[in-house]
This record gives sequence, structure tokens and C-alpha cells, in this order.
Amino acid sequence: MDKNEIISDVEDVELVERRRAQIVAAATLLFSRNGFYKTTIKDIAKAAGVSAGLVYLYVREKEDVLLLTLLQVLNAYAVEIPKAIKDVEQPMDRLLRAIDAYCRVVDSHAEATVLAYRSTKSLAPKRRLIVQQRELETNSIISGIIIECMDQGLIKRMNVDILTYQVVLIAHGWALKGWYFKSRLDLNEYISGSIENVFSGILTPDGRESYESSILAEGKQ
Amino acid sequence: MDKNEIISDVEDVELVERRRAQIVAAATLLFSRNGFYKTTIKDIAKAAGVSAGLVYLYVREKEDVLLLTLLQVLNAYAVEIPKAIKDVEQPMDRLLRAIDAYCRVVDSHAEATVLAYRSTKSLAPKRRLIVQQRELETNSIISGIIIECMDQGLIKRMNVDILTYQVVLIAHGWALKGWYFKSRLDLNEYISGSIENVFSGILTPDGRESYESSILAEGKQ
Amino acid sequence: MDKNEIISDVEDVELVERRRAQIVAAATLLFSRNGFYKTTIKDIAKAAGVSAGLVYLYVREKEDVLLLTLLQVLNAYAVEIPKAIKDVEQPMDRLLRAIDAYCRVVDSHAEATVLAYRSTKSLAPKRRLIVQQRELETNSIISGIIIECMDQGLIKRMNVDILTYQVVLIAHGWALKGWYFKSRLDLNEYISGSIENVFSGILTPDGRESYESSILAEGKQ
Amino acid sequence: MDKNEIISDVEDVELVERRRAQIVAAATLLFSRNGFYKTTIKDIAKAAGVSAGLVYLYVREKEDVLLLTLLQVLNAYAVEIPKAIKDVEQPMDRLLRAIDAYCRVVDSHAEATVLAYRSTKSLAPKRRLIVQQRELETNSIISGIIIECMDQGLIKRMNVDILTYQVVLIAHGWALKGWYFKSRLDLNEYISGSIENVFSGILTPDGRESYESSILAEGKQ
DNA sequence: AATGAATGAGAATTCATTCAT
DNA sequence: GATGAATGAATTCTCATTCAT
Repeated sequence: MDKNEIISDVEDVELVERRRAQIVAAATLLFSRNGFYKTTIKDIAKAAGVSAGLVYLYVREKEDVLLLTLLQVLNAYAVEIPKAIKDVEQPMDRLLRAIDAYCRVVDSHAEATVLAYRSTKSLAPKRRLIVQQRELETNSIISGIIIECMDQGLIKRMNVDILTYQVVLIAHGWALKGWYFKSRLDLNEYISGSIENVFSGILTPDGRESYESSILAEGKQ
Repeated sequence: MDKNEIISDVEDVELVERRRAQIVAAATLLFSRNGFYKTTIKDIAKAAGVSAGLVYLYVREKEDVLLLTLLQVLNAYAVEIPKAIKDVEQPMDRLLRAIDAYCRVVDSHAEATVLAYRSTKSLAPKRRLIVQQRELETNSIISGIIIECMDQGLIKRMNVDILTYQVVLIAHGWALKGWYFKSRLDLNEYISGSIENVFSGILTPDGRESYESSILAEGKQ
Repeated sequence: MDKNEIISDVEDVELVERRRAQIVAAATLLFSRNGFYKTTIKDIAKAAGVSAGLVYLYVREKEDVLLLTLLQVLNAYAVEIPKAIKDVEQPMDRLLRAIDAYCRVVDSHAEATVLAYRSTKSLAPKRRLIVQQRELETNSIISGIIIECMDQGLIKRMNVDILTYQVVLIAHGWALKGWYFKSRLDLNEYISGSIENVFSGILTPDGRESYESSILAEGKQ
Repeated sequence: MDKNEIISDVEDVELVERRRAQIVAAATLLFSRNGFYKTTIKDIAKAAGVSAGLVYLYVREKEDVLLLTLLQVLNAYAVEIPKAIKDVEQPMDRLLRAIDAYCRVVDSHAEATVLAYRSTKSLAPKRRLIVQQRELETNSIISGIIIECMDQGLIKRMNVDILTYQVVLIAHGWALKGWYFKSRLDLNEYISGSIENVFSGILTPDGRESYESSILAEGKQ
């Protein structure tokens, strides 16, 4: 139901695993740096130290390499975040750890994260669905913790999806807008600042008053 | 100092304007649907009802069409947001209106917004800078209002860049993750929900306590 | 029977003359510098200060511009050489003057001369014949003087065509191999040296002996 | 340091050699007949019995095919002439043999020789230099023999470059003006006639007298 | 399993030529 | 007569994919 859908000519499962890792490693670098279309199979093969023909023993088409590459990043998310919260009990702690971990995986796969934004649409619908499905799995980890927090009365009841995506976008944002942030703040500042925003709200008491009357006004329009 | 850097063979300024609009309209649709690389100049020409050769009277290379296309969306942002706040005095109102307007422009250019995320990196560095520069201009509108709010004591003092991007990502998020949201909530719900999150904070009093002790713990690590 | 074969839309003969001169002047420069194929009609038009469309009022196709251009150089030959010998009576003087004049016209049209070598074959057969015909006319001036010299017993009887071409190649050679000669000798040295070779022979008495025995040996092979 | 500067995707040296020969053979024919610009890569590929794509495995750009083609002719010169004089001792014999050989190689590569004149300027400067360099090598063979002859007192002391080029132009002339000569004399007549001219001088005793007084007059101008 | 030479479809780009104004 | 925008055929070059070895 994911990378195993990609059929290889080669039987030896372990070899397939190894070769694909080799190919994906090379591809990730090149796709990130130059994009999917400007990267040729030969580029990838050369970077991976194999022949162009070999790639086609482990993959049906070039797009499969992209799929494999994207799945690998998404997999890093799906592995790292649970690992970060494994031994943490307190829901609020779990949430903060999860966000922190998410931002850090993104940071360590920043280029590949951007690649996912850029290139998912380059995939044929069927492959694209696989990627999106995989992304939902990561989201649901976050959603799960958020719901835990709500259930324990730590977070106001509100739309979980929006909140989840707020968190996701915080993490992804670091990669997406790296060119903007990098010169302004470091990852730690970014993480704590972003969390602070979301969790504490940004309004002063005066602001809240103004905000509420404003909302009212909006509503009357 | 942007689209005017793209040189055209044709002298008649108004004609250039008109033809480029024609080309960009076609290109936006096709790039959004099929991506930059899968869209050919002939596709664009045909969709625009002109000859392939004509495109090259108004543009040096295919990439210029992309640049023009991206600049057009960014321009919509830069025009629509100020328009929405033009006659609004109250800073908080201005901010809410701006966010609302931003989300709505994004919604009406959703595909092109996604295109910007996907394709900016397809541009050569020089062109990419133009796009990023243009994006900063929109951001600074938001930053400006945020600072107004802070100056009036409506918003807590905090990192303006992070907050700005939080807002930007709310707007862009609607386009980026449309495939996820569309089935869950409508634009109005998304806007008000997102604003609510950012502005009111998401914590209950219990949550705040938990959050602060957690933060404390983090700090000790 | 030459440039008048090229039909123009424009009736006014004098205007045709003038416009064509304008076009040819521009074309000569550009063809020489960049070659026929790398020069566009627009280049020529721009250099001539007219519109691309105008060119086609005075010429049927691009190749006609080339023809006109080549005919102009050949015409310079056909005009300058006779002018140089007009008042000279003595056949030997006439010949030396003719050669000298030929080399000098070539020098002053060096680029166009090279162009003729490069581009005559770019012409369709019919046009090529016109050019070759024209070239023969210049040759026949030279041949004529050579024959005069022979008739007066100044030059040994021998194949006139070969001798004529020897002379022609001396003149053209200056243009053709300019890149080689320019750094080694100046035009005057080239002219006098070349004439000296052809006219005086290059052999010493010893050399003649060796030459003749060698020729004999060749004959026996 | 010449054709080896042209890089091929293919590693197998011998295969590269073979394929290039195949391509050059086809190209020589087509370039000679139709010129560089009117010959398409597809034409060449078809004539060579390969695919268009294959050509680009052995050559970076179309211009490289031209370079290879020109180098091949020049190479024929550089090989054939030394071969013709290898076992010949007597300088005068060597010179006559060399000229004879040169004319004959030109004859057997007449079209390609003309091609060299037409198309060298179509090459980018860097490639053009390679060709000119190669041409100088052939020239220096001739110069060398001429100097031998001078050293042995067989040829008058005079400008070696001019004399060399006189010889070169005799050989090339046969190809360049083939359209003129072919109907008038055959190769043997051309060779012996041309040699006779240069070597014996063309003047009768009367002519010499006239020539010298004419030269004198020139000098006074 | 692996290689890498070969293929050929496809895309960007150029430019001679036309024609409405 | 002159202009210059528009056309579209033609060409170079690239690269995913195949297949004989």
C-alpha cells in the first residue's frame, strides 16, 4: 500500500531495498537541488554510482523514483515524531515535544520537505494519493495528541483540523520560507516563538476587547 | 523593476500589456493544472488563441511566462489587501480585514498560489529573486499592521516575523492544503477558525498551567 | 542579365536603386561579419534603418540580398581594374597595374571577397551562375592583358587560364588568408613579392637544372 | 589537442572512432553538397544509417560535426603529403612531389576542400583556431621543403610565406575554381602548368626587360 | 544482475515571409 | 510606399526508456 506497490524486476527483496536506498539517496539530493524535471535518470545513476539501466531494474518509471523519495521523507516524519513522544505521558508535554520534533525533522530534511511541496503535483494522481495518504498519517499523530489535550481540558474545544494544520504549517513553514527566516532567527527561536504564538494567543487585554468588538462588526456586515 | 525587465520585441506598450495578459491567463490555467514542465509553449499558445511564434514576441524564454504568471498572483495580493483596509482606521480591524482579504485572494487564485510554491524554484536565481522580493512586499503590509497593533498595545510584543508568517501561512495554507480542507470546512469557517486560534490562544486555564510548567521543564533540559 | 533580374514591387527605378544600395550596404557588413545564415533579415533591416517588411518590397527572398551583395563586390572589381589601366599603354605595365589594382580592391573589400568564397554556394544554381558569369568578366580583363603580353612576346606562350587564375588567386589570396598574412607582411610587400614570384620565376640556375631533370624523371614514371 | 577535445558520452574509444567516421563520412557529403546550414542533423543521421539521437552521443553540438569533418580533410593533407615525399632525397624532387601530392589530395577531397573555405568561419572562434592551427601544420611541411631548396641554393632567397601560399593556392585553387577549370584542362595539365609558371617564371627575355623597367617606374611613384 | 549504447518522440526557439493597417 | 505584428514550418538538442550483451 505504498512503496511496495512499486514493482521491481529483481526478486531478492533485500537487494531491492538496498539498491532503492542507494537510488533514493542520490535522487533526494538532486531533486532537491535541481528539481524533478531538471534531474535526469543519468544524473541519479551517476550520483548513485550505478548505470542508468540499473535504475530501471528497481523502478518502472522516473516518477517512481520521485514517489520513493517523497515517501522516504514522509516516513522520517512518521518515525521521528512518535519516537520523540514515546516515553512522555503528559499530553501537553507530548504536544510540545511533538511539535519540537516535527520542526527538527523538517529542519534536517528541509530540502526534501520543500521538494514534497514542489513535486507532489508532478506525480500522477494515483501516486499522489499515496503521498497524501501518508501525510495524513503524520497529521493524525498530531491530531491525536491535540484531542488528548482537549479531552483533558488543556486545550479549548475547537476545530481540530485547523489546529492540526496550524501546527503542520509551523513545522513546514520553517522549510518553505527558510530563505526568509534563516537570516532572521535560528531554529530554536523559531520553534519557541511559534509555539508561544499559537498557545498563548497574541492579544493583550485591550487587544482582546478590540478584537471582540471587531468580530462583532464583521458579523454585521 | 519587475515584469518590465522582461523585454519584448513589440514596441506598442498597450499591445504588449494586452498580449501578455492573454498569454498569462492561458499559462496560469495550464501551469496550475499540469505544472510548468508538462505545459508546452504550444499548449499555451493554443489556449491563448495565438501562434507559438507570437509568444516569443512578448517573452524571451518560456521561463519568462512563468515569471509573468507568478508576478500576476503576487500582484493580486499586493493590490487586494491594501484595498481591503484602505478605509479602515482601527488597527485591529485592519489586521482582521487584511487577513480576511488575504485568504480570499488566495482562494480566488488558489491554483496560482500553489503554483508559486511549486514553481518558484524552477526559476533561474535572478528571476526567483524578483518573485521573492515581490512576496516580501506583501509580507511587509501585514507586518506593518501587526506593528501598528503592537504600538497601540493591542498585541503582545513578540517576534514580528514569526507572527507575520503565521498569518501568511494561514492564507497560503488554504491553497496548499486545499485537498485536505475542502472536504472538511468552507472558507469562512477556515478564516474565522484560524484567526480565532492565533488571536485567542488555544489554551484553557488548566492548559496554560500545564503549558508553563512544561516550558519550564524544557528550559531545564 | 544580373541584378535587374531581381524584381521589385516598387516602380520608381531610382528609389529601387537607392533602397537596394541601403540594404546591400548593411547586408555586406553583416554577412561578412556573421555569415549569410546567422544574419537575419531583421538584422539587415535594422542596420539599414528600415523595417523588415520594406526589404521585401525590393527583393523577393533573402537570397536575393546575398546575390545583390555579391554582385556589388564583383562590380567593384570590374570597375576598379579597368580604371587602373585606362591610360596605360604598355602591356607589361598594364598587367602589373591590373594586378596591383586587383589586390588593392580585394584589400578594400576583403571581407566581402571572403564572403563570395563562403557564400556563393549558398545561392540557388540560377543565382550562382549569375555570380560566376560576373566573375568570368573580371577574369577576362586579366586574360586579355595576358594575351596582349603574349602577343607582344613579353610572356612565354602557355596556358592562359592557369596563368590568369594564378593572378586571380594572388589577389583573392590576400583576403582568403588574411589571418595568416596580416601578421607577416603588409599589402605592398605581398603584392610585390607575389608578382616577383610569378614573373621572374623562383629558381636559381642550379635550381633550374635540378628542376628540369626532376621533371624529366616525373615524365618517365 | 584537436578532435580529441570533442568529448563523447561513449567511453569505448574504438567505437567512438568508428561511429565518428560514419558520421563524418555522411556529413562530408552533405555539407559539401548543401552546405553546413542547409544540412540537418537528421539528414546526416539518416545518411549515416543511425538515429539522430546517436549523433549526440558522439558530438556535443552540430558544429562539432563540422569541425570533425574539416579536421578530417586537413588530416588527409597532413598524412598524404609526407607520405609522398618520404623516400625522396633531392629537395627539388621533394618539392615537386609535395606539390603534386597536395594537388591530388585536394582533387580527391575537392568538395571538402571547398567546404573548408566556405565553412571555417561558421565555426565558433575556438574551433576555428583548431582548424587554422591544423592548416598551418600542412603549410609548414611545404615551407620546410622550400627552405631546404633555398638552403641548397636551388631557389632564390625570397619571402617564404608568400611562396608557400603560392603553392597552397595552386593546390586549393584546383578545388576552389573547379567549375572553371574542369572544362578547360585536366588535373595533370593543371599541375604541370601551374608548377611551370611558378618555377620557371613566365617572362620572355623581352618581357623581363619590360618588367624590370616597369618595376622601376612603379618604384618612383 | 548489470551495463551502457541506441532510439525516437518531443520541446523550445528562431526566422523568413506575409499582410492588414 | 512603409511598417511591424503575426504566422508556422523547420531545426537543434534532450532524455526517458529499451535491449543486446
